[in-house]
Amino acid sequence: MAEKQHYWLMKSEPNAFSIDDLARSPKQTTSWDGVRNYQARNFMRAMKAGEQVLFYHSNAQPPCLVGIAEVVKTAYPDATQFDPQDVHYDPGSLPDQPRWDVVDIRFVRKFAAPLSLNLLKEQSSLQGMELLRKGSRLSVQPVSAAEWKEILQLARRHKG
DNA sequence: GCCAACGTTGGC
DNA sequence: GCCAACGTTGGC
Repeated sequence: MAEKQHYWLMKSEPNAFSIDDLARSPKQTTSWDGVRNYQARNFMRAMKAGEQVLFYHSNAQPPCLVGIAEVVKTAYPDATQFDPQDVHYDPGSLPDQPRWDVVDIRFVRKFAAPLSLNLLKEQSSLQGMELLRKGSRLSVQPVSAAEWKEILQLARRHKG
């Protein structure tokens, strides 16, 4: 029997790293470093190669879903946790027991037009989405198959 | 800039 | 184990 397919959503502040930055990266691939939340880390550890990721721009005007990436390498230790010069340095993380992981993701495509947070909120079928939950701050989160389908349909219809 | 909603830390 | 203080996220 086939493994269950999972879908994901990852947030990034476009000022720091946008989907265009991803598209311009070598091999259109980057390691998703700097995650310092256990729940988000655990979701990254559950990611499998080939799984699809919605790319979300947080702290943007407006905040929006901008496209799709895919997992190309499963979780491995985040090098920035051991680098005292790095803002994400974690002095409590031991080299033989790393706390924090990254995954590698690759650019797939941008949507024809961004799907704003407000537009997503208007969709009755997305009311249960983690992204839309009041107070939700999770930077890596699962997306249900139904939500994924709905968002892709929305992206197809929405040209800005 | 404001502030609600978190998650983490550390004293007790 | 409780919880106040603190730092961060992220929409507005």
